[in-house]
Amino acid sequence: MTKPIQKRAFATREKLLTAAKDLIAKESFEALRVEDVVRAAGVAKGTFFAHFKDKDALMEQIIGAHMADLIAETAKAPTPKDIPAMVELLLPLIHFMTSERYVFDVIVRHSGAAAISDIGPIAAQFDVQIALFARWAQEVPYRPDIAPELVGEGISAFFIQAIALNFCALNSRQALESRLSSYLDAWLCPE
Amino acid sequence: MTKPIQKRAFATREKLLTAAKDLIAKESFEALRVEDVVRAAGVAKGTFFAHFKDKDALMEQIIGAHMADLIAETAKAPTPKDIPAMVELLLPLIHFMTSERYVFDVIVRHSGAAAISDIGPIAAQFDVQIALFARWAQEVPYRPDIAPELVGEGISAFFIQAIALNFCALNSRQALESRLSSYLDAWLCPE
DNA sequence: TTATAAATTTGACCGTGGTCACTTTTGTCT
DNA sequence: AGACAAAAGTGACCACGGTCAAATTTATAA
Repeated sequence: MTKPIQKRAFATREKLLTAAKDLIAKESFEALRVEDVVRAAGVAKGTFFAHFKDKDALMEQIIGAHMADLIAETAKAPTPKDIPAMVELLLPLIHFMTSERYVFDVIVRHSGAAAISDIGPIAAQFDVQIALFARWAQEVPYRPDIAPELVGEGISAFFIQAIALNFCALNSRQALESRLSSYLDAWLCPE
Repeated sequence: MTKPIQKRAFATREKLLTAAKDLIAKESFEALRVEDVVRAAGVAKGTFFAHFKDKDALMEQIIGAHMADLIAETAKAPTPKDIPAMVELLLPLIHFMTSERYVFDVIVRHSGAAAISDIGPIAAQFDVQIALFARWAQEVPYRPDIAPELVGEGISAFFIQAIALNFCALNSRQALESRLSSYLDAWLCPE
């Protein structure tokens, strides 16, 4: 091992990420083109794929980082004492995940890790999210009959399902929130 | 309105569908190429896109039809009297949905309808599936405290989540079934 | 300093999904 | 039968993600 990594490579990666984020801010995730990213970053196309396995990998990084910010912010708040408060706390995350159909698709596609040793940024955030939900469930406590981890996974499943159904028919944001509330009520407060 | 539709068009569509199904049977969903389909069907490329909005629309037709078969078969069986029986009944569907990562992605992407007036074949099958689950829930009955429709939606959400998590880490089929059992047990038999 | 090998970058090239102006076929009306 | 208009089909063309052998840069060792 003579030269394991060069700072030049790190700088190039940063240029690519910054260029991509700028373009996304100006347009959208869906509209992002690899050719535009490399032009803005001032590198050749091949360089992009030396740093990211494919376009999806870049998206995973950027979207995962955004989710991390939102979840960290959510985790700062005190534990919600009822379901409406919980739904309200989740609104920023819901807003981002529903901002573009494309974004939701990327998130769902990467919601599970490809391998134990290689948990991607989005899958990692799902773990964090589930742990947070589990903590909430433990403090209130909802569902003392089952493990907190399981409660968290259930919240996550209903969270995804509510958003997925929202992208379908002509459901407004309000419908999403009320649907999620129904799910959580049935999941967390049976009987 | 002089000539609203021609049987020639219907025949062409059938040729395309048959060619696609043959190629999928020989290779896989993922490996299907539009160019191969049109070559096998003996039509021009443009014809394909006159019949299907895009490649995804063809996949939706074929996968949706397959799901319809499986669900119809599942619906014939008597209502499962406990959760292990329910999981066992779902095995054919699970098997298909996990046969290829690509197939699962297409299904999830189309699990909700784009608009009320245009419910696609996959979204339609989700409706059927949820109704079936609701019927099961009503007959046993699980969760008398909430609407059968809601019980069905919950089963569906956990069904998807169990499969999604299965594609991740190094989980075997057994892990999927036991995970699904845990979910359903917690959802259907609280306390 | 110079030789050397690994790390990094390059850009011409390819595969494949999708478009569209044009041609051919079909069915109806007189 | 012939004229006509809409439906169906065609294939050259484009957009864009991704590849790879070759060129360039970097860091270490002699």
